[in-house]
Amino acid sequence: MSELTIYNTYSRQKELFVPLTQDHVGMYVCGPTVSGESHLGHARPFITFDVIYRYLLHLGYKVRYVRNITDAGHFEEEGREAEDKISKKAVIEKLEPMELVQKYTNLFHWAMLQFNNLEPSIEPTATGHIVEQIEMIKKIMEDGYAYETNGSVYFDVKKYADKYPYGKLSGRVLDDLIETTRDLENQEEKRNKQDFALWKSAPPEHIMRWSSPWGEGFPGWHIECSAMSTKYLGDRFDIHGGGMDLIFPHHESEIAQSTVCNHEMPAHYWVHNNMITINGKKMGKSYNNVIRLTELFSGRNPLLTQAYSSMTIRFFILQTHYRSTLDFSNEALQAAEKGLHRLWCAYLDLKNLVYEPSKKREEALERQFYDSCREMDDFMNDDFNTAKVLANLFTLVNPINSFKSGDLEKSTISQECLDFTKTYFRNYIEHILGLRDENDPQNDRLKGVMELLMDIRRDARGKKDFVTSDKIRNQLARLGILVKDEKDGKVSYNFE
RNA sequence: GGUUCCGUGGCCGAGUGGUUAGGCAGAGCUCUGCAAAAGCUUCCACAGCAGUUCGAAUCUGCUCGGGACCUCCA
Repeated sequence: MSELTIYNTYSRQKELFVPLTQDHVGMYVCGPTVSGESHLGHARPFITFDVIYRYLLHLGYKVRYVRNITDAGHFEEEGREAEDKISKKAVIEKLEPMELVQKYTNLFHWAMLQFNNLEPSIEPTATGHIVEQIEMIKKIMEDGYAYETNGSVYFDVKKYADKYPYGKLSGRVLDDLIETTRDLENQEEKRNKQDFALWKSAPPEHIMRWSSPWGEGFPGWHIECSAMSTKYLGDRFDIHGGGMDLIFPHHESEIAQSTVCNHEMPAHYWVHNNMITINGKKMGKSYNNVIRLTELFSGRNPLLTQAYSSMTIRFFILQTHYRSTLDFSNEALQAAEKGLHRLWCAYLDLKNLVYEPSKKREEALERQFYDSCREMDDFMNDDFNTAKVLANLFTLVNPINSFKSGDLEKSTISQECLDFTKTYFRNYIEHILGLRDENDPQNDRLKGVMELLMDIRRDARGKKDFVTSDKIRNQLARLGILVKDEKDGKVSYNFE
């Protein structure tokens, strides 16, 4: 069997995955900024890294998965004042900053549950680690790579670049950066344009503020991730993940901070997911084309022709390799919805297939089952190619359906092969890809009622009482429940 | 402007030298009380041009088009 290889943004190639500590993996993923509602674009990294987390667990690793909550608010440069994003909105909505943070944190957790994402091992908050961030800044200053101006502290990029390969992750050349860096306010506080803030002095109107050796202020753009990853995963850990748009400046800065502080490159493998686009453009606030997750689930957004379930979105995202852009459209989502439904029905049917012994055996078919299953391991090992995994699952949907309908005799594959396939489907569909049944009636009473209705329809059809049987089917259809007459005379149903 | 990635059939998307990706949609057939579902068969492709090669969607060059980052951003 193949071994796991991961594309490392730092080296720009796929590398064999070798954990720093045998059998253990440390993974840090940049989490949400809880100053607003998550949108479809935000869903991608968390689903991508959930699958990576699940796969590492499947391989038997003990994984510590750290995903932060950014609740301190990275400031934006708007107009003349640098403002704390969270505080600014808090004023508009007349809420306490922490009330806002709590609200959106809860909403984020709710969305993660909808997507069936496993909880990270540790979910640290930026505001809970101000002390660690200040300590880190002090260390960087002691080493001479940061300086204070007017109560703010800046990282000296130029000095760092003299000794370390600044820009390697993002493929940037320092001299180019100086030329292309946009003119920002307060530049005069910096020695060089490309320097970035470790600590910012808080103006009087700033609500979120903490005491520091440099006066009252708040942490800079990138220091929280360096401080928290160091604290929970150590100076050096295996995987650092996030969206591609974080490569520069966020991750580049993180590398610089951690390298000075810990004398080590923080992460071994830098993994970045690509963007979700809409009409070819990245989904983002500045483009005014965001679809919030709550809107996606409810269908209430002008861009949507219908609501989409969380599993449809998860499936949609996994049908594409994580490093490719994924273009949103209603057509594509609807295709995903139907595809997932077909896959899930076949999966349920597979679970219920019972081996029937006979002499007949089709070697080629049996080999197809074994090969298609085993190939999925190779696909996942090849930089988590979930698109190919799904393709293979689908190639087995046809024969599974044929077994069920009787077009193919079940005995054409062996008991062993059938069990093998069942195990692989369960592992991949539920444990690794993290899909789950959305149609299962939540309570037993409803289940009982549905079975009764199905019984009545079956009996009515048996008596050729089509008035009754049609009534059941038509009425249920209006409620969004699809009734199917199976080949074997049974009647089944699906919640749409 | 700098850096970088991409351009695959009606739509979404795998795929890096020779082999069916896959999903959705379309067409025909089978099954069915009628449906639905399912199965079988089938149509549609590699932006353009030139080159390398026995052979290219896959490598090289050019042209055209688009995206991302350079600023908070998943």
